[in-house]
Amino acid sequence: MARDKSAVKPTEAELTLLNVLWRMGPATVRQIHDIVSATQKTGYTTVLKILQIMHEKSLVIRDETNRAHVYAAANSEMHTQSSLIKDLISKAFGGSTSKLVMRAIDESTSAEEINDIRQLLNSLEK
Amino acid sequence: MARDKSAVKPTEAELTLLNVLWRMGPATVRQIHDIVSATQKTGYTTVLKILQIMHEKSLVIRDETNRAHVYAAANSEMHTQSSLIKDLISKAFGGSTSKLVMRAIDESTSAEEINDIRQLLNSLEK
DNA sequence: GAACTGTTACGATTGTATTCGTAATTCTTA
DNA sequence: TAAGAATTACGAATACAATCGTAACAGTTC
Repeated sequence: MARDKSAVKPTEAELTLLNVLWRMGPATVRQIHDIVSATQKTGYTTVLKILQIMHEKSLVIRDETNRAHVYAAANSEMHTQSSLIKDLISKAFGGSTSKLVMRAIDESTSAEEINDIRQLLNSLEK
Repeated sequence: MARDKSAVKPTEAELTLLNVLWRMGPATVRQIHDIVSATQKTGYTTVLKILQIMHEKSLVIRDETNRAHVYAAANSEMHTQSSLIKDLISKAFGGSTSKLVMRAIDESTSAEEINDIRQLLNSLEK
């Protein structure tokens, strides 16, 4: 049975490229490589290959109209984040969201972030 | 450079075994296999091998006093959860804990869990 | 249109994760 | 102590992730 689209979990390298696409919007391999290689040393064809694999997995879509194909994330950042976090909750937190949240918040969490979370809870009250 | 102990991220199969160890406490391969194989079909030597690899990685410690070695998690569940969640926050949430929490809480989160989280925030107030 | 540039396609290599069969070892017991 | 049972050790096979070199192709320019 083919794996369901929502069950496709991006690998680490794939997530790096998705982050670039979410930030920049649709982009060519060269544009993506320029961004990524500023941080990590990685070859152009490596980025290309990973994008091709992601295309096979339907993690990205691509526009082949022009010679330099234009890639874009197939799913929104929000959707992917939800999927990753649900996966972690089920595999490491016994399915408990509150346990995850409790573990996520620690001494290094800024007051500002805690305030953001509090406001989220308040908005859920209704 | 050898990888720092805290940087060792358990794989999926390893996390499955760690969950058993955290729940049962120190256990032999047979005991662990009995639990795991109740849920997923997996061979005895597969469990053994993974435990041996985890031992090399220092994810578990083992007592070789008796013939049947007794394995135990090297790190607490809490420590490992923190490490996994920090990893996810940095790789998929741009380092923002509040973004992760916001994404973690959704319509499927029970009122009880939301209450737990609220109490945690209140206790942080001090 | 020939040379040049930039791009995609392809395949090979390396490393890690996972699985499990078989051999070697240790303990028990008849 | 010999046979059997249970365990560990070892190594092989498979799969996937990641990397990159080279070939093939497309478009540009002289």
